[in-house]
Amino acid sequence: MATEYSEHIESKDKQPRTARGLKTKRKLLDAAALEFGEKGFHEASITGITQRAGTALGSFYTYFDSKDELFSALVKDMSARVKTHAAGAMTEWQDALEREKQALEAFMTFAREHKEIYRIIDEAEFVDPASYRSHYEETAARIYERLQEGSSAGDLRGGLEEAHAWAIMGMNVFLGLRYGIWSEEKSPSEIAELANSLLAKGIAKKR
Amino acid sequence: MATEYSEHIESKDKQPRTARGLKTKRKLLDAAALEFGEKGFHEASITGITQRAGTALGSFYTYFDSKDELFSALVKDMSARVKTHAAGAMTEWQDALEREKQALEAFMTFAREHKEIYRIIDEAEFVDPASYRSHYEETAARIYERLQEGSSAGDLRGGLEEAHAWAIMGMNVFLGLRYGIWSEEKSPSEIAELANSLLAKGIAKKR
DNA sequence: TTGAAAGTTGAACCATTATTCAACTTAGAA
DNA sequence: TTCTAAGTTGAATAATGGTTCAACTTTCAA
Repeated sequence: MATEYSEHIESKDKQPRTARGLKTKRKLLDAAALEFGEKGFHEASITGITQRAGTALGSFYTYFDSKDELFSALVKDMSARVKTHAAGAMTEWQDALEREKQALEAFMTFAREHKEIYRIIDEAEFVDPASYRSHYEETAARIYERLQEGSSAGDLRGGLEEAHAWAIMGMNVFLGLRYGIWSEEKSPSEIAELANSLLAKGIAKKR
Repeated sequence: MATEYSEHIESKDKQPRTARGLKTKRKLLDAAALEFGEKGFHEASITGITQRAGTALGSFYTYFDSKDELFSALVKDMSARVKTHAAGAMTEWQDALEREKQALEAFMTFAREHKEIYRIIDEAEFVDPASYRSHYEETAARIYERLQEGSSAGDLRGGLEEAHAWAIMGMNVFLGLRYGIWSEEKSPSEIAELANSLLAKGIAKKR
């Protein structure tokens, strides 16, 4: 779970100015992702984070203003990484349905490798509601765009709305939780395949 | 949002023994649902609950062992009520698809009337993980049963698995959040209709 | 009517933990 | 090498809020 943290995680005037400082901040960030992921926001403690990071308690405040600020930064970072990871995976697709399948498979793989995303993003509903909402609204918007492209390209039927995007997102999130986090009894590609056939042709019996 | 709290909410030896006691406990329970729904578990305070209920701080502990125990009871109660409400709504259906449509519509209506369910059940992921998991596992199991019945009856295609139930549940939960809690720009029946057509025939273009 | 059980009250207790800070150490430019 | 800025340290601070409890009031069965 090595990590690249992007710029939005930096707070105004707390940037490290030396190599040593940079290294310490990185350690704190990685430790925080683990601590929050394992215990959740409230159970997690700054002490726990600094212990994991192997630094003194006070060092935390050299780089972050507060526990909330750090959590918030982590949420935005997670959200961005999910997005990036999925985008990177949707290459080489024949049609819009194939693309959705790749998106789900990539998401599930990512979730398995970063089991902390669910706890962190889910808990944002309570700790940083604005980020929580943005995360899902933006994700739905991206799916909706793909649906529209799919309709134009003639792969998908017309009349698809924003709500269809939300339905697909919900499917993906719950499948990720059940078969990515809670158990790995089925592979991402199996689940993606199965969800994709539901998406393509539904579950009604042909008559 | 008047409420009937079921038995599992009672703790061992803290049952009220008089009419007055019963009334006080009821006030506390209703106040707690509001307080937790509005603020979430950690922001909610016993003081806040007793103030809403119009009782003294100490009275809380006449009926509950702890904040956690109360929350846990509330989660189980919410879960049971969602289940009951949905079950009550699935009458008069022609086929399995129609039944799923009614289930979603009922769920969305219920969510609008009890906007606290999302906050309470979602936060159970952190406060009472076992109940959180049970809630979704049991819900999925009920959906899966209906799918199997639908297959047997010839309404639905074969080969439907537990994962299909999870996909449907995810759809429902996210549609409920977006169009039940966050905004009411579309009616439950519109959303249910739209989701149902996705479920029935998918979104691929016929060729 | 009466007394014991049930219920009410809110101040006090206490544990937890985020945050501060002043003394100390290290890095690295000059 | 030297000196200042950057970084480190962890004990002390402070605020919060869950929980306890002993005094008080109400209920209701006998």
